[in-house]
Amino acid sequence: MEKYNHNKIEAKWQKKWLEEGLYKAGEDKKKEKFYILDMFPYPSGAGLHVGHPKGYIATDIFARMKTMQGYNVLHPMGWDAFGLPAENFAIKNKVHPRISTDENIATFKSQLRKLGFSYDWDREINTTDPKFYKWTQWIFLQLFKKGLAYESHEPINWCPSCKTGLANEDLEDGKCERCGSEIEQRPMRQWVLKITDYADRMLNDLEKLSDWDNSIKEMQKNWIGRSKGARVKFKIKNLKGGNEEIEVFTTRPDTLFGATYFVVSPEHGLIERNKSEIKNYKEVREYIEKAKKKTELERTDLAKEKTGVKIDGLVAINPVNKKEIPIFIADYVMMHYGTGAIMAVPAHDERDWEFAQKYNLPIQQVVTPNKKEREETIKALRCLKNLKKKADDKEINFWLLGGLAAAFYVGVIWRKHNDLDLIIKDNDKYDDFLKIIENEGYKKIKDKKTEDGFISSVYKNKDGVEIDIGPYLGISDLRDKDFEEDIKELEGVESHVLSCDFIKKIKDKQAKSRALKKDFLDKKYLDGYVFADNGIAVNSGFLDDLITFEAKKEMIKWLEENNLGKKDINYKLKDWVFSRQRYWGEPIPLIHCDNCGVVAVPEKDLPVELPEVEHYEPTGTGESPLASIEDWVNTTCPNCGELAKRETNTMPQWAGSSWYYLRFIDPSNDTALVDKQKEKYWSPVDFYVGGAEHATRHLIYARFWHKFLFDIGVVNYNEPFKRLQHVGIILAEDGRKMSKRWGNVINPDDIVDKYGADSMRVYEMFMGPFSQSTIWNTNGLVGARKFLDKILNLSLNIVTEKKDNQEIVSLLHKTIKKVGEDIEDFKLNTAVSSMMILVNKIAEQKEKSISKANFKLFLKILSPFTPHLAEELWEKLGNKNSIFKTKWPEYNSNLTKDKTAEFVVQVNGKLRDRLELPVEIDEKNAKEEVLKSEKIKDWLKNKEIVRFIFVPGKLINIVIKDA
RNA sequence: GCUGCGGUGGCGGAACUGGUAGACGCGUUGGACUUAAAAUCCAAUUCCUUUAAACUGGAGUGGGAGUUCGAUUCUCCCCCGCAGCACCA
Repeated sequence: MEKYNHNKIEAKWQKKWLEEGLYKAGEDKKKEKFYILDMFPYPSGAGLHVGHPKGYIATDIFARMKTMQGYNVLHPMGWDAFGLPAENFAIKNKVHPRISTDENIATFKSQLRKLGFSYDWDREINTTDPKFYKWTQWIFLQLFKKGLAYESHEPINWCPSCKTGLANEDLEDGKCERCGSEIEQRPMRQWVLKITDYADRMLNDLEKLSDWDNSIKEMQKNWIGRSKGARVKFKIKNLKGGNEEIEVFTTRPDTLFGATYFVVSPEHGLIERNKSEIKNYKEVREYIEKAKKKTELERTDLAKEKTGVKIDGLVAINPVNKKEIPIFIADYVMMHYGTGAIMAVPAHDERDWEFAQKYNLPIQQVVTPNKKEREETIKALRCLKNLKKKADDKEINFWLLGGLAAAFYVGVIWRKHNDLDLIIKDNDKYDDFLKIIENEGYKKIKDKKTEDGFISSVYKNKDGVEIDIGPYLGISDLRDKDFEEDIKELEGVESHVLSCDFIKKIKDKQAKSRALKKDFLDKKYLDGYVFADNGIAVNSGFLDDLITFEAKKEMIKWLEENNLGKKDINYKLKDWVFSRQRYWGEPIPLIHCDNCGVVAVPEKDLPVELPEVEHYEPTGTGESPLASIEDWVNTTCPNCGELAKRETNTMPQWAGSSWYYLRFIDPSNDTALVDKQKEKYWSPVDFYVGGAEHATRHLIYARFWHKFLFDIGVVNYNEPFKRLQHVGIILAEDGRKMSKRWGNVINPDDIVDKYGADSMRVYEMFMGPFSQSTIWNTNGLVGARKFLDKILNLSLNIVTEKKDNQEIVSLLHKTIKKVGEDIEDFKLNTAVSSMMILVNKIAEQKEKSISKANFKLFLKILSPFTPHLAEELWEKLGNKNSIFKTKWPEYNSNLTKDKTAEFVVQVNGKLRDRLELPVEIDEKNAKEEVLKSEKIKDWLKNKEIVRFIFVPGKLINIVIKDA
């Protein structure tokens, strides 16, 4: 028997593919394109471990299948090579980062080559290549010209160990993501990109990205963190009667009447401006100093007791009732969210409440969940009858809007294909309504989740007509930020007052619902404790008796009319701090001129190349090492020609990766970032695969830049990545992340050497669901190898002229179908398993062989997984051309259908027998057959058959009872 | 705390729109081959009951309820794990 010499086979084909240029992407416009992309790696000095290629293997399989299916596939690879590790290595070893980076790239590339990937290496890019970063700088200049890059001196995150400023996205738990040092806040000159201008669009467009992993979309949503609310101006009065105005942001303008004190964060400018008027300035100053020393982590520790100092000598005026309220300085208010100042409403905010308890401040309740008020406002609630046609299905909706004071309960009932002539006048008739439905012959068949996530019940009558009944908006919905839109939908519909108590209904239905327990049944909320949810306004002048949602609207209206505030949206997302005080990054292409201010480097002078330096060490002064290179820094102003200085800050590592995918389309273009026609053909990326750790960094930044490039007409589509799939990491055998630190790294080179690249490819795909993290197990890898051995053995038994067993042929075609579908869905583990089943079945046969024609079909579906082995066996069968130039097989749908099937026979739902029957058998014949079964006869002795359930092609269930 | 995802044999995991739970792989046990071991091949492998063996029966997808002829799948409550965010006003 010939031995499977993977080393020989793999080297042979890798060489051949390269020589033949098999994987060059063409510009054949007649073919449909497919752009499949991996997140390009940072070529670290450690090289790859076995976890890294997982995603690359998967995209390679996908790309190979797409190519065979006739697509023009773009599947490139490159290097995200700017960054701190190379620079730190340079500092330590006095080697230019260029050199170590190039070495690392060479290592990475050879490691990837060994795995047999189908990358088009002619399109390789490297973010540190001046020809590449020329265009990174170019994009920055466009941002600058559009006013989206601005200079700021605000305090920012500063890493004392890396000696550079950092963006919010570069922090992890308040620490530097790279080195783990505690972050300080440090005011310094910096360049900032106005990403917040795009926040709304980035948030809204997430909904269009239907082929993105949900988890990543959620993370981005949270990161952008939009909250709707209002800005409110508070007058600040000092002892001398002097005035100034400070704005606060609040999501609860309806609680303004309950604002009993005012808080500014320690960094707020108010203190210094009124220094002389503050009687206890010394005490205040001490507090500020203390707060400064605290790390971000200490300050945001939730378990910590709140502290603060009252500012003696200043008071704020609550604009709505003109009351004077005390001002505090407290570090539970953060300078970086909202305006750095808040109105404190202790009755309805847990933090304010805690603080008020400690410092004995007045607590004024202005929202109530109480039953009494609730009943009063019930008057305001409407019961709506809405006949709304849904275009698609002729559905008719009945809206029931009733409610609790603090919650609406809306029932939506619709009926398909038939007009339902019921008018619900009052919603205490809800039970009656259900009775009507039941009297009409409807029976509840199941509960289901609506698109909005609520539960509705499906009722069905004898004719198969289905109606859905259920809460459309549940209790929690008043808290929903988008409630407004839902209400709008209901407006303009005939309504009338109702007089029901829905609590009982809901108690019955959702007795244990957490929302109810917390908001309405829990006594503590009824006794004036913190009630942070929505309810009814009380003690609030013109807002009294309004529900929160309406009260907010009214208050905003009032604020705007009196010029005391306005509707506002606040984002958690902050502008992108874009400058780094380090060497190994793209120089920011700006010039500082005494006469003209900040001037852009003319585009014809790009790229501004990184100069050679002797010392890479960061200076720590807020200037990068570039600042000391005089003949580089000193230049002339392109505007006035006078002497001027270059900007010495460099860009963050995320700059190049924010647009690199566009460059693959046209990697060597000197005159444009990307050729318009080519961009139009290839863009957007159809499928993007990479780690979830990039959800709130790279993927946010890239979407921002892409939208900007769309706005200035460089790209034709407003989202960069159509489908996104995240790859689950591979953990070491000890369950930890693979890392030098733990000494548990497995090098793919060793695995490839010992078991072969194909084995590794199959194993990594077989391990488990692609997006899930799994633990590496070398034994499992042996299993994959055995599978390949079996295939090789099988190939030795090929019979040219042979009529294969019908069963095998049918299974083969089922497998072709499944493998194709699974690859498309990225269910690569089950694709592998289905091929294993096929191979096992063939080997189980007496003759252990298969015809040449059918084996060829199998090789084709196998080939994306094990390109080397497949190509070798393909050649052995006498084929001259590469298997990857052949067409992906089509399955014969007649062959995937079985003629007979094993029917499961149940009695009262319990499995009692199995019968081989024709698939197409009808209920009557099936019943006859089943009743012949001895086993079943036994079970039916002395019983009466109540029901006979028949599922075509699958199952028979006999429901019996005692006769 | 909030948001999202998940919980199935000894392990990784499979199961279409509710219809045979445990596919496939690993591990383990027994057997074949061998002087022996490795490799390979064959068989068994959820648990309990029963048995010489088998048949048979019962339980079983984190726990508890519910809907259904039938639930890993749908609904509600609870528990646990993972990930992200977090004094977000």
